[in-house]
Amino acid sequence: MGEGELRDIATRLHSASIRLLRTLRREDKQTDLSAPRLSALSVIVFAGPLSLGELAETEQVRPPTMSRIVDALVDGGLVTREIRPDDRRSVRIAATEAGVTLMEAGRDRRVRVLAGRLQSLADSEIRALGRGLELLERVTR
Amino acid sequence: MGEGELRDIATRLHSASIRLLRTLRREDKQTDLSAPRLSALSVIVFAGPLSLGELAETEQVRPPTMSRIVDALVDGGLVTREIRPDDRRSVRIAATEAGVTLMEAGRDRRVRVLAGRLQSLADSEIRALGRGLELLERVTR
DNA sequence: ACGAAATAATTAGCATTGCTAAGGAACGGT
DNA sequence: ACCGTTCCTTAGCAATGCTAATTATTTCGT
Repeated sequence: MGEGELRDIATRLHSASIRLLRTLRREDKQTDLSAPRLSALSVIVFAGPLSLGELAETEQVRPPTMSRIVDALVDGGLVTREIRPDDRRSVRIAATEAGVTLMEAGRDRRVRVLAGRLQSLADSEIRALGRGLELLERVTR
Repeated sequence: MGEGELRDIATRLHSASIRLLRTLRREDKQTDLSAPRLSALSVIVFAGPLSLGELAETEQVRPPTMSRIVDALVDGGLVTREIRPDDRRSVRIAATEAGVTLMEAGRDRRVRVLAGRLQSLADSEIRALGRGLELLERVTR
């Protein structure tokens, strides 16, 4: 496989992903959560419970920034923050039922829109996309 | 094709894209531009020249927000802003050479990292990924 | 056991980014 | 010439990003 072909695939995959998420992000306006809060909540629901440091690292922001975002999520009843008994410096952040529901509703809106787009593909094309997706999943995890 | 399979593909494609861009975004720290500025610059380079309203719409922010981001890019010499002669209410935003260079360097860093990941795939897998990508491109544009 | 160093989170203070409301300038139709 | 609309900017506020400093706790070395 030539060096250039790999770069070509990488470039196109990069911009297709940007376009895809840009499109789906429009659905988030129906949630009345800001983008940073929604993104943090989504990590807490999927990867949580976790510490503040882990959450900040995942979201690629500094701990003080995340600390205030968590404040807001706790205020909104979407998340709980507890001191860990085994290490009282650390904090355990977990989603509440309301948090899970809100986040899943948001993700479902996005997924529904995407699934709608995919309907224009033929069955064989869906299968081909599925095979490509398995490879993408292998590469991104 | 079953309803559920489409949803499954959509869900997985959604999260794979998020994971992918989250990973690649780490490379942006080497640029000393903030995320909103880098993203706006990238639109100006790729889709420009364009008006402020078009840019705000693309970036899904309000015009006042984008107006200030453009201020900063103009200050940094990455972008020019000119009144359109044919419609003097409107503004034509274009990248300077320095803007193009900066943005391409950033994108190349991201693409290089992604291409590196793809190297773990066999040639036949790269081709399968390429076929899936063509379908994704059709769906996202 | 004890003090020093390290670690986790928060608080304080600032720049940037997001918004809405309001204003100025230019265009378009009548 | 005027009125309404459109495009952008300015003003002012809340949220988000940062670094520096503080507090609380744990860990390490002696």
